[in-house]
Order: sequence, then C-alpha cells, then structure tokens
Amino acid sequence: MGRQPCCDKLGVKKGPWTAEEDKKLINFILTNGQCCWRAVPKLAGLRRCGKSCRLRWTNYLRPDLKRGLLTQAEEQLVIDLHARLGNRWSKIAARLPGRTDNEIKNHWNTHIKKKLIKMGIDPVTHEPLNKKESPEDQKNLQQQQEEEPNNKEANNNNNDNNGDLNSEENNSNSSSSSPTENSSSGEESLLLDDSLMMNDLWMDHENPLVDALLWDTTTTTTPNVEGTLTVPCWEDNNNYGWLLDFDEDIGVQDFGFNCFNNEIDHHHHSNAMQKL
DNA sequence: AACCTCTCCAACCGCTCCGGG
DNA sequence: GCCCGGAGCGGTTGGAGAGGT
Repeated sequence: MGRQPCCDKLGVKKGPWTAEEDKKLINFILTNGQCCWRAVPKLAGLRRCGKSCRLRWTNYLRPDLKRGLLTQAEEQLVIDLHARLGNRWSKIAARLPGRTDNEIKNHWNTHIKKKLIKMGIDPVTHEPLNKKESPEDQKNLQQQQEEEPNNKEANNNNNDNNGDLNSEENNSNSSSSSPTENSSSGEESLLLDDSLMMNDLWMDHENPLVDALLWDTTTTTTPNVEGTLTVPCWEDNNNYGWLLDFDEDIGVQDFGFNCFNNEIDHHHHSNAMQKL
C-alpha cells in the first residue's frame, strides 16, 4: 500500500508561494518559533502542508540566509566538502552558514558539476575523468597547482582543482572508498577532523580561501573559532526589504525586527511585485 | 517581434532517520 | 524490539526568464 500522505491533500495549496503566504509564515515563526511543522499551516492560517512550510522557511525565508551566488571561496569549500562527504548536502550546508542544502545542491548541479567536468574531474569521485590525460591537461593542472603555493597542508582539503584529487590519500581519516560510502563512525572522525581543518584555515591567513572569505566585500562573512563562517548581521542581507516594500502596513517591526533598511533585494522585490 | 531552446532554481515527492510510546 | 508519526534529506521536476535565431 502507498504511504500516508504527509498531509491532507484536500485543500492543500501547492506551487509558488505568494508574498501574503510568506508574510503569514514569517509572522507565525517569529511569534511562535519553529515547532511541529505539521501544525504550522493550521496555526498560521496557511493552506499548505507542513513540509512545504518548513521548506519555504529553511530555504527562503530564514533571516540568516545569504542570497546570491556562492562566492568562489564558498564554492571551493563546497567542492572540498563534497569530495569528503558526497551528496550529503545538508552536512555540506551546515558548514556554510547562510546557505541551504537546496541552494548548494542546485549550485552544484548547475555550476560546479559542469566546471569540474570541464576541468576533466569526475564530479562524483573527484578523480580525473580520464586517468590518461593529455599532456596539455596535465600541464594545465600542474600550472594550477603552482599558482596556489600557499595552500600546502590546508590545500589538501580546500583546493578544488587538485586538492580534491589528493585529499583522499592525504587525509589519513578518509576512507579509501567513495565519499558517499563513509560509515557513520567514520563520519564522526571526519567531522572532527573537519573542524580542525577549518581552524587551520582560519589560522592560516595566507591561505587564499581564508583571504577570499575575509576580504570578500560582497558578503560580510567573518570567521569564528568554531570553524564555521559567521553569518553577517541581518541588516546586511536585506532579506525582508522586498516585504517591506511589498506591503508597508505589514509592519515588519511587528515581527520584532528593527534592523531592516530600505535597500531592496531586487530578486525578491520583482517576485513580490509579480505576485501582486 | 515571435518563436525556440537552454538554464536555473524554487518547490515537490518519496524515502530514511529518529524519537517516543 | 517493534510500531508509528514527524522531521529531515536528497533526487527530481516544472515553470520562469534569458539568450539565440
């Protein structure tokens, strides 16, 4: 028999969220916090399934989300983490504050995958697509390695071009199997190792990744000692600018936010306007 | 301008995981 | 240990917009 539907399908709305629905969900979550998603639609007055609400919140409405394309440093980190964790997007996303698993997954499938293939790297195994590469390819690879002399030890974990190719053998904690085959106990040590790796990264200010993160002016990402990227303050995200603009009488202040400014996230804005 | 194709990403679906009884 | 329900995860899809002809 088929499984029970996650929610009563009757009267449950699907498809793109309207600004009005977003408003209701934001209002509810900020008032009541995240609890029991199944109950959220009813309590928030939404004709949606709880799952859909959770997804909308975590992938789109959460105030700590960064918008926009992944920075090069983030991309690099994703590649490295993917090499170690496989398609465990939520685990990867956990290392990139402000980014969602869905976002990373999408970015991987649309950008990074292609990039790696173009570079002759198998996006699944992170091994060269063709072991017997042409001399020219090898030369390019070597050139790329030479261009990044600062990575040394840390770069085994953070170099998408070549570090990934070596990371497995260079990382004593990595299993020799494919990334996705790590046992859960192995994962524990892997994660521990990861935090050490991140600490190393932050200590090593000559590392291009660190530099990129520290000096990337498009975000205000800052490092912290836990080895994760600290999410910039909300006011830098302007996540709700579009909502403010959409409906001034919503009173985002009512949500308890006082750090919005008037800059509008054009993407959201246009979406909201479109939906009106 | 109109049509077609491609790309991207928000959202859905179905499965697994996990905790409580 | 088993069952059940809810939450979370990852793969996939469909529609909107961009780009090309």
